Amino acid sequence: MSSDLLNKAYEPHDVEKRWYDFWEKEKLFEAFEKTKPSYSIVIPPPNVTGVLHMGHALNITMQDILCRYRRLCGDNVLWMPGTDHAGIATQNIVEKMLQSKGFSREQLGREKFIEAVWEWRKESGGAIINQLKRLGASCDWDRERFTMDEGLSRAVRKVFVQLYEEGLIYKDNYIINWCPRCGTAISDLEVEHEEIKGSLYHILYPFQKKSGGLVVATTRPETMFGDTAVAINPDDERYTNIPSADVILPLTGRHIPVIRDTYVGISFGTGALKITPAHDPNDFVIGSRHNLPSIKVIDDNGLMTSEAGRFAGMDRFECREAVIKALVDEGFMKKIEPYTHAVGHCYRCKTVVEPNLSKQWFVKIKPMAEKAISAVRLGETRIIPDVWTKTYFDWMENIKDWCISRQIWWGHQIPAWTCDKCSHVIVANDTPLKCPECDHDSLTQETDVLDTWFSSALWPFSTMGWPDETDLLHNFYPTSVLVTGFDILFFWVARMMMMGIHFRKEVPFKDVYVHALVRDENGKKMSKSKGNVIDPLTVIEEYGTDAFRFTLAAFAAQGRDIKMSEKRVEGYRHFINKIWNASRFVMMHIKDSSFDKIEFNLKNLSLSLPDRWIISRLKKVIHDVAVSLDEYRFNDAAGGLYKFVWHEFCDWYLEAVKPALYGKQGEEQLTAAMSVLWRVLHDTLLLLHPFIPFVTEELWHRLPGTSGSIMAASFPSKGSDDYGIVNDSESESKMNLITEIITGIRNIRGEMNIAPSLSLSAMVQSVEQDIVDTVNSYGDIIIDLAGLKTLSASDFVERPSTSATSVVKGATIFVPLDGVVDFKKEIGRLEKELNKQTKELITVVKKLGNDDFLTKAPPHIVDKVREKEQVLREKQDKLEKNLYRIKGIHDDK
RNA sequence: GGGCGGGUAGCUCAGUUGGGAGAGCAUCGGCCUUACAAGCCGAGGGUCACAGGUUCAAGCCCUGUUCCGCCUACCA
Repeated sequence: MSSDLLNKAYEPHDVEKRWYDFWEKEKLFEAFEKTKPSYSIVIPPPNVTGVLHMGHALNITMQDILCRYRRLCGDNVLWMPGTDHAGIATQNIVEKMLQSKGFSREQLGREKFIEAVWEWRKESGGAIINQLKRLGASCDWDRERFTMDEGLSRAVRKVFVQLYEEGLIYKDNYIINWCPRCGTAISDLEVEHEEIKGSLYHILYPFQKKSGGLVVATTRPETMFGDTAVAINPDDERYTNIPSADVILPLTGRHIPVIRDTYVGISFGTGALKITPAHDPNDFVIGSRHNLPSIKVIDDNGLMTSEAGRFAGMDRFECREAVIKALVDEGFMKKIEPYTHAVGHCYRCKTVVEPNLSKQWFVKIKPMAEKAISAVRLGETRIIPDVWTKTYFDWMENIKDWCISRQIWWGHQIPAWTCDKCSHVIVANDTPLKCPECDHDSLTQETDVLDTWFSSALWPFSTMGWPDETDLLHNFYPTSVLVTGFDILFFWVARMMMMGIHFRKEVPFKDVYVHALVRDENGKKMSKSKGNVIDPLTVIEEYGTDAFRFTLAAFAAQGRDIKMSEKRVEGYRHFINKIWNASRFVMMHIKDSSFDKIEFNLKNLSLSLPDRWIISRLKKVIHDVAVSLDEYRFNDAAGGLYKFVWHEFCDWYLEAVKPALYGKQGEEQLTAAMSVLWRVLHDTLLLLHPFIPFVTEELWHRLPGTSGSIMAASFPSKGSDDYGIVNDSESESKMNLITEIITGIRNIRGEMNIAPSLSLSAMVQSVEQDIVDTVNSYGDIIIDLAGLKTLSASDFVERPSTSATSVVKGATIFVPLDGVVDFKKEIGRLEKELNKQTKELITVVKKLGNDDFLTKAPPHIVDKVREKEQVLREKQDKLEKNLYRIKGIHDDK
């Protein structure tokens, strides 16, 4: 394509829009149903109500990196996108909308309300999908699914029916977590515990027949109207002689029995526990053990029921205050002590959850959990990083039945019907017409809907067409990896494991990669209330998607949270710009017109040292990136690329190759330089593409000799000797020598404040013939990059009377500085250097003086240390000599 | 209460079988050298939280202490 002169700085906005449209139009994200090898990922479906936040950005970026990488590797990639219907959240939004128009959902009626929700979904439910596209997400959008769409709803019904028939779903009266604001039951997982500084109230429950009584301790005095017993531990010696008669419930006069149960802690509080089976999970268990009645004193709106007598109708928290006052007034309150305890809150609306006795649907989860545990134990699914495996086991092993019914309207209505005549319950895929028991034709469907997580638990196979046996399913299930944050490990991952194994007889994913949370720059969780949220779209606007993505990848070290700040993104925008300019430079020298000079097989060229060095480094970075991505080490891959592009390719190779490119070394070297430049840039763009798709696509199209999208190209081969790309340790060590010498001379320049414009001379002295030869052969590079006018190298150098010195391994560099040298500064320089060397030398000598080290350490380590000692001694010797010499001259003057 | 992770340069963090303490940013000094000032060259800076132990050798392994963060939990 065109290699018109590029702009001096990279401008992301047009580029991003243009290429994303191009990719979609060319259907480059599409997965094919019957080709192999296949690689698949299902997206963690964002809530349809959601707006893009940092968590999504990280999650999507990682998946996109993997998918783009796999496509380049030649895999048939399916990245399945979609959204989640988010029952409670969506219903809340639409209800609020209706409220602003002045009516409630009850006024509208269920059917009309559902229509309104679908309407909302059509209008504004897809916002997040477009935001994912801004990130560059290469999902197969034609396959986008929604947990409430027809196919997935069919899957939900089938699963419900089958589990019911297998006895794994049941309906029962049980104490559940009730959110009075949302008006629905929620599962244990949806309750967030928060430490609250409250009080522990000691209340006297008088004996019925004699003076005194039992003092109970409670944090929730308002529940006392539901008390149906007081429990004490049978082993509690304080209570061995209490009367066997009842105690009197204060404020009501009701009599309740005293029971004995080992559950009660002797040392806690007063050792006497009030039992409220309808409003406390533990009390519920104790209550059923002792056949106690349950009395509901708080209704579904959080208001006191008529059982609370004169407190009926009060809000539960107002009631608490009123009850406290009454108990104090009437002398029953014996003590109030400050007490900090954990209180459950609804994870959606933060309302204090009310444990409430209620008839609900549950999944009997233990049998499924056991299989999900063993699948991980057997390695059928790997959890990465491994630390999460333990968390997974802990939770799975202590799992309790899952309350799946929700008293809301938006969601999958439970496919259960009750006969109006005989009360027979029918659970079926299709709406039954009459009762199979009594033939009655009036049936009422269960009004509850299912927990949203119930449908997302089926996501890996329901999105692929199940219950139909589709090609898609056969080709892409189980998926290759699930990429997700640990916050939904239990909500979602664990449940997908159970459902996948149960209904597909196969785990839903081979790997689970659990990534970190994105926090603000102070390590705090981003939240609207704290006001520390960074909006990804704002970041993208300002710095470009590529810079943002690269930042996320570079900071995504396993097992550690990411602290995000715009400052960091800015740093990586510079990197994107660096790539842009390096490419600009390459394309200044390789134009469409000169492209026929490029030789693809580098073996056919006469390569210079920097040529051989950079392709050896390229080989290494290709290997490293591939290995890192295979192991989900995104930060290593990004870091390795950063270092290679900036500090090897740009800092050294591009500078070293300039003379050849300017034709100063003849036609042969020009061809070699062009060919190597082209190869390195070509391969580097491919390596970078998964991380920064937009800029690489743009540059790819501008690079002569490419055709089509970079997405359709091939990842540089990891095999040996491709295009003559080989590991070349000899060139690497020679190049290291050259760069060390250059750095040495630059150091003299910098520390002595010698203007860059002043050309210097340098002499390299070494007794090693290799070194002398290398310096003589590649002196041009040193001359160029160190700003020299002359350079010589030999085994013996007549030391110039006034010169600065630099010592590298095996050689000494003299830079004559007649009239320029500042003796004091030079002495300071040398002393500083000598100091550093001596410190190192001391530790090494100490080691070698230790017999235990010599006899017990492995020989290759000992050799290494011996070699090091030699190098250090030699350097030290040279430095000392030069210091001595320059001090002499200085003293003469 | 139980569990997990972390404490390494001023800041943010790498450090993969124990064997020379690193990067980016920030700081300081010098440069508009024709790819890039969103740049180039150079420099300074760390008792690897603390105390023990294992080892020839510990940032890394073991024990304890301490601080921070998170998850989890049916002692009201």
